[in-house]
Amino acid sequence: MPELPEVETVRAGLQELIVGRQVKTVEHDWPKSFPNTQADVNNFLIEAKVAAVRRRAKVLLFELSSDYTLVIHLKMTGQLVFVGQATQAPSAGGRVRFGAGHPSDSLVGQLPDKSTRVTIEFADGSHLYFNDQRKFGWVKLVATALVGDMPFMQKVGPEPLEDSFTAADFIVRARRRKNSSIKAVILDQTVLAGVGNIYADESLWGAKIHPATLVRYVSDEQLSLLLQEIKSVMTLSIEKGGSSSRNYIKADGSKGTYLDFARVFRREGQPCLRHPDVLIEKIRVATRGTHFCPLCQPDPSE
DNA sequence: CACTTGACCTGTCCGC
DNA sequence: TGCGGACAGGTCAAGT
Repeated sequence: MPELPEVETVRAGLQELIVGRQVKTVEHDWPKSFPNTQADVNNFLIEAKVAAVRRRAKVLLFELSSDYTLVIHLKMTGQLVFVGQATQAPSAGGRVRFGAGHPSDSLVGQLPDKSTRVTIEFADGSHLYFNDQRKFGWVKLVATALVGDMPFMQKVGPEPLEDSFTAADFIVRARRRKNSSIKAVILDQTVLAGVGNIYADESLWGAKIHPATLVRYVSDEQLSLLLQEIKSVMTLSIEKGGSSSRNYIKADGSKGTYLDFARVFRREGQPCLRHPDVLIEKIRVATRGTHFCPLCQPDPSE
């Protein structure tokens, strides 16, 4: 899915677009994408207003005036796209259609489409579409007071961009995994929140660590550097609006540009940015496609 | 426990 | 052109 920077980009966009809007109707066609009963929808979603749009790890939280929260996980191919009028109507008047004139206009213009799982219509006539080609993602209506009791929320690790999450904390948490590759460790959401396949590869290149290195052979100094890389790569990606390569798009339907700045991800066969005469390779680590430079990230087993 | 594998789904790409 | 298999940004359940 979208990883932390993509989810944060969607959160920031929706914060501007849907806070204060009142839900009028909800349609959903795939029960696993929205498992609540119609009674729950009628009692706690219809006519509720969006009070805030928050994020924890890769999960979005729409806090509602009903004291319920829409908890949303985009997984691999989920999108949330708003189509409608901006909250602050332009003084010049006229309808603002997000995505209009943008390269993604054709996509936004066709919604809903066959990947649309949930459609929320607001009282002002605007719409929020939850699209999900692979149907792994979900939207759940949960009492706000009980969101923290959800199993994922109970076990997920610290937010990497919080200053309170220190290298010392990271080292302790990472070393709970004795016999895993460093890539598997940083993909483990209970160690820290938000790292997925793109930013795992990007940060390991930044820290010059081979992804298959067992964590017990990674020094404290290297782990400390790796956390710095995770933070800097994610911060840069949020500035760029995330990584759009297949399905991910921002809340207004436009694309993020981080992949234009990626150092290794999907760059196999292209030169390493540190060693123009060495080509990035792609292997499989922790069951995931993995990109690295064989010179600056040497395999410790060789 | 810690770790690995399969499952959940659809679509696309690549080789025969 | 068709078909089969591998693969795609994530997580959970079940297995060893």
